[in-house]
Amino acid sequence: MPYLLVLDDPARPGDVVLQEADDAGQPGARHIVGVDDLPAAVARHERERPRWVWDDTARRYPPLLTAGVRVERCHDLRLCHAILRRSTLTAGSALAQAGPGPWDQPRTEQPLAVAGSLFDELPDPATTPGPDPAAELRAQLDAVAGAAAPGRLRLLLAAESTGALIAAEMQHDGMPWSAPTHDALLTQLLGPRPTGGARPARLEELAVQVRDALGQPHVHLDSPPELLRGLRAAGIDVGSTRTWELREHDHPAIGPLLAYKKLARLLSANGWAWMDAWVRDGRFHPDYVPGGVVTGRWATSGGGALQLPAAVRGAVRADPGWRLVVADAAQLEPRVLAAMSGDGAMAAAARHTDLYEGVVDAGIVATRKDAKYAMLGAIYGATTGASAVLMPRLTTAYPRAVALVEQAARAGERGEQVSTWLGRSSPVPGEAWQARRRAAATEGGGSEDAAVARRQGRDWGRFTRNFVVQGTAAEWALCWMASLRRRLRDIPGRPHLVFFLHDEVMVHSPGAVADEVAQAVRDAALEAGRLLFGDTPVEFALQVAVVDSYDQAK
DNA sequence: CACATTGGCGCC
DNA sequence: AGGGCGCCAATGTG
Repeated sequence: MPYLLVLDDPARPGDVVLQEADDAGQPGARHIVGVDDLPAAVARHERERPRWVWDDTARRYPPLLTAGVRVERCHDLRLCHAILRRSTLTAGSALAQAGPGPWDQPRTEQPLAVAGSLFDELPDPATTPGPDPAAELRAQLDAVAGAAAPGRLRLLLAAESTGALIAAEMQHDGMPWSAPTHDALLTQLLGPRPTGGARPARLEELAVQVRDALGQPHVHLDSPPELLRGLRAAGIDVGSTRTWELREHDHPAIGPLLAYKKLARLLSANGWAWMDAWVRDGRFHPDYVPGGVVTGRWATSGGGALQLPAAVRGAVRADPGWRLVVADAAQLEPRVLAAMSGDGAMAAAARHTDLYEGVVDAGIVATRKDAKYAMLGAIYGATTGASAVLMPRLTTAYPRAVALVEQAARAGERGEQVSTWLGRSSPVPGEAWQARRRAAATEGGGSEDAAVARRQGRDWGRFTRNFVVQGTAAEWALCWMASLRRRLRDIPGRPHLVFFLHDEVMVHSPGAVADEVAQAVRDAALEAGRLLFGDTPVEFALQVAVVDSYDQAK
């Protein structure tokens, strides 16, 4: 019984059908379960280690977690559908060729409501034909079986689905967050928490200094247009109120203004209001959105977990007797590029714990900074500045790696799709993009429209160039995290993942097993490299720290 | 009034 | 520099 589908029972709303299915998705035994008995039934079947198949992990899994039930494996039909619909590897499948359907809808907003609550006005599932998960599973398995590289797609779908489980588990468990420490940090930087709508004391002081220096007692610093007029009226010749532009001017208002902007940002993004909204019972519960970015990276839809500023990381504190194991992959994207392209010279540089130092040691560029700029320029598609100047050296030293990203860029400029290592493909450019390109091609190259078309072509080329690397790095990271999750289950004391950020993970671990967790993190990185790239010579170096609070890492 | 867009900036 | 995001306040639009 490889698959166990979780279906709403059309005959009895509120009941759930657990439908067994074989490798090809062909149905077997059915078990009908009342919604209240579902967690116990899932726990019972979990002993047989099925792959749970359901429409949407974000909807099905949270109630199970609340009931204390966890599952090892799942197949998230909605996430996998999105991958298979777009992948060029499955373009010939029935699934890809059908018109848009219910499985193309975005994630549902809320976890599954309890029966008989708010949603009585929704269409009755007994009378409206809903999406059929069993049929969808078969269509997905067919599409994979008929694909050019089924093994890669299977790994991608498993990693994506495990990511969805992890996202739900991390949201459920939360990240250990000390509200008192956070409050102390804010108080130190901004002054005590004001009551009512007042501005914190430090911010008010700075605002007064800025207005005095500008000679404008009433200018409103939070309005960019008004501030811009104020700056220009004071003789500061800026075109915008951007920090980097302000820094180029020497005027008594600039210092306090930069300080004001920094603190105002902290207050609005991660101040007391944020703490009230997102931290409860000593845990930060962000809303992760697996697959929320076209490249396969995760997004968040609340709490801003993907942009926790350095200034508040001290508030992330392990519970007494616990530690935080914080690990990030060093220069992940260049390493991924080296592995994808099979570039032996770049793989040699990657044997250095710091890949950029490896590039310097090989005599390609003079300094670590140059190596970093050149490498990021290759991956992002730099066209100007120091990065573009360094590109020829990189092309000579690492021809296969550079050729891979250049090919991705050229394909994008032609409007073609590109794909990650495991087979996630980029979107097709929009109709307006195509139309501009066709128009420019027919009217010749000299017109203004043709220039616009060329520029949009290069823009899309930069996107596809980055897509193949960023997307493959996201796949490596998902495999890393999935492998780590499995290893954590074998370590006593329930160490658990509490944070994930593109190339970084955090585990909340009992102090006694923290070193064991750190080793599991390293072993998982090795396994991720093997899962994706087989016996590649590229090493995926990690920085691992066992700390009491997040600001102590790095 | 609600909603969408923009400027600016945080993260990788 | 250059790719990918989300969030806030202010501002623009229906």
